Amino acid sequence: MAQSDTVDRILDAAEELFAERGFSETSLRMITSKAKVNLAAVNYHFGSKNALIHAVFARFLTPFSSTLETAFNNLEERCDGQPPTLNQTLWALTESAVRMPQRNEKGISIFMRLLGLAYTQSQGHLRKFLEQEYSQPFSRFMRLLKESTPQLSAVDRYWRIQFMLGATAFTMSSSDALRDILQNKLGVETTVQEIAARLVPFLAAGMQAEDPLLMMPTFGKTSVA
Amino acid sequence: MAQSDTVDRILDAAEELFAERGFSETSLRMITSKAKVNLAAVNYHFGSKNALIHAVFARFLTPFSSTLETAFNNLEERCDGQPPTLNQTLWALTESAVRMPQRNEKGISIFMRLLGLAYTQSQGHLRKFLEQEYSQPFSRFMRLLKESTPQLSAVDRYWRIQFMLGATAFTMSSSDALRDILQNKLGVETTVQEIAARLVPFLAAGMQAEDPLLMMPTFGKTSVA
DNA sequence: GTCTGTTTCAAACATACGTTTGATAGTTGA
DNA sequence: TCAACTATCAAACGTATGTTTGAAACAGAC
Repeated sequence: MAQSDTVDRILDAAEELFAERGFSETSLRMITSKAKVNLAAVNYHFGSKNALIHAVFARFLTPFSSTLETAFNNLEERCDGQPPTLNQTLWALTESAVRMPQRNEKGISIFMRLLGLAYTQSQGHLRKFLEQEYSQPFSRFMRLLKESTPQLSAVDRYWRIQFMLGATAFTMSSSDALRDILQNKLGVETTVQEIAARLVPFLAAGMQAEDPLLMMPTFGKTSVA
Repeated sequence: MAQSDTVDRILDAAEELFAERGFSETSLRMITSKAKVNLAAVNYHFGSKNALIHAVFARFLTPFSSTLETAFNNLEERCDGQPPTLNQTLWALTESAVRMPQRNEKGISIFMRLLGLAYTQSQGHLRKFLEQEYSQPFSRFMRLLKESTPQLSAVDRYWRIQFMLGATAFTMSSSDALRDILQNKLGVETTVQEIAARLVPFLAAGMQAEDPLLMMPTFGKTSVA
């Protein structure tokens, strides 16, 4: 056949293995044997392992960033010139992620875990790739966040955004494990949608906390300006 | 000399390289050449690379967990039978981390980044090692958190603790990079102490947010019980 | 000084990795 | 039917990894 499914089989296998083991810890031989294709197929179709990593991200990040764009458009339209509230901004992002068409039932957790890995694993080439390919929706989200939290100083906002990213990336990146633990400990089933529903108010409350430096106890030497 | 400093030189180099590159991405040859010792020294003194990773963690986790123990003792003494507040519990942990005696100026960020990596990189042996060596202070912190947030259901508390861990581990694991960015963008200097001072109120506010499931918009199909 | 145990060192080992090769099969368009 | 192109495959390549070896250097005790 003209357009073989080898490419997709490789992407599926790579996506899953990367998500559960990380990039350096996943070899091309694991990927190709899981995908039931020849070892050389990766280099033939993608060129290199790094290019395969990029392709895995591009496959879900490209549709996601356009979904996100329309979500942000809708939000700004609904707000009619007014800045959106923090909750609205966060929900726009969350719903876009949760609503993404998924290839299988594990789709959303893999998606999240890969995003978390992208931040965490210090793969220079990946960060560069993501920055130059997807900087636009990212900046737009940042701008919306800024409008949603006019009471924060730039420095406060900066750090709190990092805290939000951390809570999100970490939780989602290990959501499978965390769900299993909860299932065993308390016998509770949890969906990714539910995790998101718990995460957003947590983040919103954190973003809107009182002035951070007021409630700090004095350290040995207080180095706060 | 009877007790050579080779062991410490290896630990110093390994700690720094692990922190900035991750475990799989750091080879024994990088470590030994940075430490200026022979390649075989690692296997001679530690037995294996994994054992070296464990030793790196043990070197700062063991004193830290005893610092933590006294901090928790003090806290419970001060509270005199009453459960501590959430802010007190979080500060007890934070101050212990910040006050740890450090080998050098980079000590605290390396410490934090390694903790973040321990969570993030799915090194099975590491997780097992940490669980069986340091489960006690961890459980104690969890118990204090539980007493500090009696208003939360077990499930809510579970997820919010994960969110806290994520925000902390992620921020700390990339604190150097984040500080640099802030320095370049806004010309602001930041200490680790200051990051902690911003993080704690963020976490406390998130933990004490309103009932999460109330403010969720309806998804396509609402899967929340 | 010699013996004993410990530590260092250069070299090699076996294995795993990403990548390349060259032959073979399959498909397409004239 | 034949040529041109594309895709697959087994095999090999070069390199890097963690680990082991056996000899050399060093230490302290007698």
